[in-house]
Amino acid sequence: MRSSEKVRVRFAPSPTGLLHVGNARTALYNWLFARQKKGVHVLRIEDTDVERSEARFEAQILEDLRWLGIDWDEGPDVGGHFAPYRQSDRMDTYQRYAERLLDEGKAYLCFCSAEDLERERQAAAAEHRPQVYSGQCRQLDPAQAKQRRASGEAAAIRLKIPEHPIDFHDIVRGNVTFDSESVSDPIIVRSSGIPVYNYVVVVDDAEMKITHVIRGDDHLSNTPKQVALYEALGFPVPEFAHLSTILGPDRERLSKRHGATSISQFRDMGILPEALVNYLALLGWAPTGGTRETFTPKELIKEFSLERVTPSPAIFDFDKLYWLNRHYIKTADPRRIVELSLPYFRKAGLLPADESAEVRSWAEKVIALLVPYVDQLEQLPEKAKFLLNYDAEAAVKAEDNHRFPFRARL
RNA sequence: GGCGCUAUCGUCUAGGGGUUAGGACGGAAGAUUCUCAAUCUUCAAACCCGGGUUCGAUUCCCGGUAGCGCUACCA
Repeated sequence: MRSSEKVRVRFAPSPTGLLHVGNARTALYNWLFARQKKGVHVLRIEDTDVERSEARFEAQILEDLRWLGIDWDEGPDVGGHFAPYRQSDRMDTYQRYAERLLDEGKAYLCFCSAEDLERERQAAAAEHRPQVYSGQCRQLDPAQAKQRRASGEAAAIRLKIPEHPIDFHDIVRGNVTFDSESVSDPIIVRSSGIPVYNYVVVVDDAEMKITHVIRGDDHLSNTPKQVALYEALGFPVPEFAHLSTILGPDRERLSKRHGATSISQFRDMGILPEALVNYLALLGWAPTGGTRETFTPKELIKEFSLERVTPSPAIFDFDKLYWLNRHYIKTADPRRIVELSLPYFRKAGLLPADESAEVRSWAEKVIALLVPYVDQLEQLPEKAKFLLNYDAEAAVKAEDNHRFPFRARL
């Protein structure tokens, strides 16, 4: 239906922490799709959570994306036609649309207190009904409601969810339908005047003319609310593609306790970006035939397709990532590997303070020798110790090591 | 509790109404005139359960079960 339009996708991280591999995969799929379709990749910062958002996280996320080789055509640092690209800078836009919805009768003021709502929820739970808002304040006369708000009464703004079922198309999962009874009238602007995520994301995606919303499947259940919002706002509904969750070995959402989860951690371990990109691409997507394992970014751009993305959740397999990393370490330009490895040697105190040309060339030889035996660059110094601390006399004296003294201690 | 999503070797997956159900990681065994985590070869390893449709279901449909997600004036 909108196939003639130029593809516009966005990656929208919230700067509340480091870039997680799951989000990195979402960014990668967005980027691959945009580049393949010769579309536009937008980076937008979702910093409506004022408490937890930090500028240093935003900077780190940008750096990590660049390290992975993912770039963007519009974003907070490069600007673009739809600037600004930070939600905290777009508040007046959200306000404007909310008032319009109110004036058009598509949204209403809600004066219910937190206690009222809690009571409703408990009653619903007791009767095994969906826990949705009763819609009490829908009945209020809009003019009177506005007056109450003007006189200082705290009011949130809620969207009216239509009475009919809401369905939408998802490229990964097909058609998804929700009964309107199970979808609550969502609050779009808090009584404090600060808009809610599910609302601003729609305003931004619509204003920025996003054609394909590619994101984690934790947003799937929120999508009917968003579809209703697009319709109320009079914007076309985009295509959706909800990516499955990345799990740890215990089938729980992948988190710190499973080991490394952030992109910078993998970089610090000595994982090559091309290995991580290759691994992440294969986690939830497979090429036709499904037998090929290694892809350069260029090849991924050519081969990737959202239609072939698997809907089922995937467990993150560190071993396979390490295997791919070893593959790329071995095939990379040796000079680059040396460059990337030297810091680990310095950190381990294995290099003299004055790195003479001689020391360097020796280090290069050591690294070249050991590279096939590690799957993270970080492991190199440990492997090198037996060589660098080699004691020729002791080796000669050792009876069991008389033939191949150093290899025996590998 | 309600709603939604998901279900092929241990893991990532290919495949698809009739197949020896393919590949990869990991595992095991062997080779590489010693060790060996590199390399090569070989092997083991899977269609969640129950109905239905069909001449025939792992594949299509329904139900169950399990896992995950959403159910906030979080994102």
